[in-house]
Amino acid sequence: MLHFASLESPAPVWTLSPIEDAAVKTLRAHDPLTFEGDKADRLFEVLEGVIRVYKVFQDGRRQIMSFAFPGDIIGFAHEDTYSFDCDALVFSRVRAISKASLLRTVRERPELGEKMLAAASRQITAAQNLSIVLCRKSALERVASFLCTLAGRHQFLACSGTVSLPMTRADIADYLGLTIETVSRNITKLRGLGVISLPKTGYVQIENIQRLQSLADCEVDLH
Amino acid sequence: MLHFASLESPAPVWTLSPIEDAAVKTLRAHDPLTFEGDKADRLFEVLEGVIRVYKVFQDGRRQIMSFAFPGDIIGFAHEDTYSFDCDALVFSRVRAISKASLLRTVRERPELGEKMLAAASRQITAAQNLSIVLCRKSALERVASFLCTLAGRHQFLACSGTVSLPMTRADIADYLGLTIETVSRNITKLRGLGVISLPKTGYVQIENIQRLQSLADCEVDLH
DNA sequence: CGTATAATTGAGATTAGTCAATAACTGTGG
DNA sequence: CCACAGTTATTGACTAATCTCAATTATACG
Repeated sequence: MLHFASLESPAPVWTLSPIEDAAVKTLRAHDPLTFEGDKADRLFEVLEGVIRVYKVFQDGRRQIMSFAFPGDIIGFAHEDTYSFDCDALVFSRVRAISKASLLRTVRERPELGEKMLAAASRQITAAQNLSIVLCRKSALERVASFLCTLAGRHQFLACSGTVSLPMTRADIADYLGLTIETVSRNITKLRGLGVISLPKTGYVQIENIQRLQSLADCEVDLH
Repeated sequence: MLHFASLESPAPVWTLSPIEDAAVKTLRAHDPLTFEGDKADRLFEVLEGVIRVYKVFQDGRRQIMSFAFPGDIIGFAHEDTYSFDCDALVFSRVRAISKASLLRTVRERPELGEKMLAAASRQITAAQNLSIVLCRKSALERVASFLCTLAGRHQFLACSGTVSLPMTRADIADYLGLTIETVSRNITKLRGLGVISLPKTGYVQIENIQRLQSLADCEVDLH
């Protein structure tokens, strides 16, 4: 089964909870979390919902770097200022934790540093996997991989086989490096193959997960 | 100017040198450094040369994740076993450092942990940038970006404007998500535009770096 | 010097993108 | 509850880019 960017981690291996000044922030759908250029003094741990992390270029093109789900950490990839925008796709809760306080805590508890490094490792692997997907896969394989990965995050299985799809076709396209039309055509193709169905908007019913995986995998079997 | 995967870091911000059991390993061209599936108990800091980090799929397709140059660290993205193969393109020296000993040292010197985290951050950014390049750029833009980044690593400037190109067209193709033919055609195109010339095999002469950058950039201006 | 490998170039096929029209869904107000 | 407007999704026809297959040339190495 193929894993996607920050959809990767099945569960948080570390939590920022013991850190005293961690503040939980509540976001409604479409609320921004950070703006590009903001001072990047905090990391965010997603507790609930889905956060969209993206970059908009001068010509209007947009690249979605990741959809961050509960357990994912946002902000590792930033030094002084955020180089990406983040907003919520649905109602979400994130725990904000200042880097300064995190580093203080790491000095006292070195094992937390190891865990952070492990989390960073997983993000590097995830980002590299995304590169592989973008580099080596056809449009159909990319869409199948995306749906496969969503299905793998079982917290998004509303009920057996039904997967919540809180992002628009434009979001999926900008994540997979395709156009809206190509995403739509390939979803239609998967529907025609009987692999998925669309019971209602915002949801996908996985009819044949083995078939979907074989369409997605194309021999890619990362970790 | 655009940055590429592990070509990213201009200089090592941290060094593993103070760690006692760090061993320097010498590799001739084409010598393997690690095999996929090996126990991933070590990181490698490239001291000299170029290391090719790649993954081969069952159907023979290959994705080069990075060309690691002096100052780059290999092995962050691995947990238990290496998920990629590494070998040397030219004569190279790498410092191998066991993760266990690194973690011991981090416990005594927390600031080293911060530096490692910063290095990991840069790698995440680098991997994400590669995704953007693969996702959003045309073949000509990718080739121009690649040459631009090579030129930016000044340790590879043999003399003014001449850049060593130790990798084959197949390597470049497998890094940029293109075919050998497309890479070759676009190198020819850049030559036709007077932007580069090929004085001898294994080297590129940058004739017009501004022009090369403007062909590469296409509004992407990451950090 | 000859052979094997690497690089270039050409012609045609394939894939995804573009532009355009239509359909479906969302939310608002009557 | 329905009609409307605005957004999102689907579908079609055509275009453009890259890939594939093939031939040729250049380079490296024994």
